[in-house]
Amino acid sequence: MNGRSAQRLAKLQEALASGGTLHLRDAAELCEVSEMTIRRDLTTQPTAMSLLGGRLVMANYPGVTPIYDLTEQQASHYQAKYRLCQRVLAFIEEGDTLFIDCGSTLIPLLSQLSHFRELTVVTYALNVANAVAALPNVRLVLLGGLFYAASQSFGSDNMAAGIERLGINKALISAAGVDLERGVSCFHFHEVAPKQAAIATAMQRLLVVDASKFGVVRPAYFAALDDFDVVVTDEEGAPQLLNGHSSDLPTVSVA
Amino acid sequence: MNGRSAQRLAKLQEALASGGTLHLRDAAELCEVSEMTIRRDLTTQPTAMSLLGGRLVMANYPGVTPIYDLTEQQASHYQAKYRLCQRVLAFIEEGDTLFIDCGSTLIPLLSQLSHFRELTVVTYALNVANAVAALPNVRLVLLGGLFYAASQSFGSDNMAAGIERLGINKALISAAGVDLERGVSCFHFHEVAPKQAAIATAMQRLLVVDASKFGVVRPAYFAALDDFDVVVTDEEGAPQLLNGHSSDLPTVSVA
DNA sequence: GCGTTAATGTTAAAATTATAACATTCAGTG
DNA sequence: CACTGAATGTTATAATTTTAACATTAACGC
Repeated sequence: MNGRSAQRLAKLQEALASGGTLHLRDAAELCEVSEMTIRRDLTTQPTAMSLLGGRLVMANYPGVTPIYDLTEQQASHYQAKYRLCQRVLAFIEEGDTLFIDCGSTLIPLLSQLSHFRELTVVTYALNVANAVAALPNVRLVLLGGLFYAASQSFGSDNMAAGIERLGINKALISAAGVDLERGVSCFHFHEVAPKQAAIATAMQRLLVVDASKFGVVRPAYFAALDDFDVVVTDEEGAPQLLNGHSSDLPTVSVA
Repeated sequence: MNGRSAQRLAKLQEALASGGTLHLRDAAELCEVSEMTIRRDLTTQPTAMSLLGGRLVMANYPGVTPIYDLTEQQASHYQAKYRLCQRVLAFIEEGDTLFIDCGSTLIPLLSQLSHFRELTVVTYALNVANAVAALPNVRLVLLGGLFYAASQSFGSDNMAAGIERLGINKALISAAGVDLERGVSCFHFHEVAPKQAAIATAMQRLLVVDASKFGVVRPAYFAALDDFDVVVTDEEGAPQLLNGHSSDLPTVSVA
């Protein structure tokens, strides 16, 4: 649309390139236009910046990204998620090599890992990698490939091979659907290969799901329930639902 | 002073550990107290979080630093970085598959990539991946492996193989040292393999360095100067310094 | 030049966030 | 149990940010 508008945004972006925030009033002064014009630039043009409480910030910085905002729904579920992860924590031991699946379920676990002396985390998810990269005591192995924004994770045709080369101790797998007959499923097909490879390689397999996933079937099937050693979940009803039907079924651990 | 106050802050900090922002209202709900109490917690207790426009953010994240001074020095410093990347931008064409090196040099370039219709970025750096992941028009391929915090990048013994499988159009390589006789070098040895693989595979090789790197030698040698097709730099003196000595030397492009 | 349109500025109102003051609850003590 | 003081909640008010509407200026074609 407007070249000058883009020029202003470029100038501001340059000012924010190395981090920091710029108050709208300073931004306006810097560009020698009114605050309103800067506001309009931001809404009109596509830009990596966003306005947060009257301050310009680079939206692509992990600490700022509005996309990662915990919405009200997420916040209300947070308690449950947190407790779920506390339960998972009980299974983790010093020195473990953990496979950590994509999704948001296992994110609250990651900051808890700082309490260990030494761990290794293997993942194919960008959000997991970012959280783990900040922990000095945890070695991070990221399995790369083509990025899928929907799940914030990577996919590659030799991912299974990459996983099998690693000595994975415990696989923490999340899922979008768990059904006694139809098995365990997720949304995205590119997640199937890494999940299956981790299940095949790991010494112990933990399925971590909140109870809302029970009885749900999603497009991408990746395992039977009895492929897991333990199911970690958050509701009392779950054990009755899953245990006692067959001796093959995994132990259910309730948060 | 108050144990409960500290507990609440710890809980909130955990929620923010994986990045993102939390609205005051959600924070209050999460802790089951009023918004006012959270506000008071933040002012009473020392904490790494701060309130930015009604949203809780981790204050130690680089993108959030509350105060920013518009001094001439900083402005000119950004200007140099930005101009360097602007110059690089001139070499990029619609549909390119770019290899983007680790380090901070090429970061300002990434947000500019949103102006293209379609691109592919190949990288082995976490900070590059994060910036590119936010761009809907750019396909991202991350080469994974073991994470090295010092360079925010990954290393793996089959990285070279992974790069050679890709059809890389242009390699944008950064360096910590450039010397006519001793060649081009960087700090970390794990960067050598991906850099060399990209140089070997790419159709066009661009070395992107600011002039402060000239005449400097760093521990990890990875290429001769004439392995590059173009050197993009930011100072007038560079062409005289580098060109005209040999017909093998690359074209120098000054921002 | 004139008319038209886009860009920018100005102002007022609405919505949100921050601050302050005062009320209430709660734990502990004599 | 009443008293105390800290912690928290509630409400009102102030400050700030956001939005919307309209005025002004600049740019461009005819």
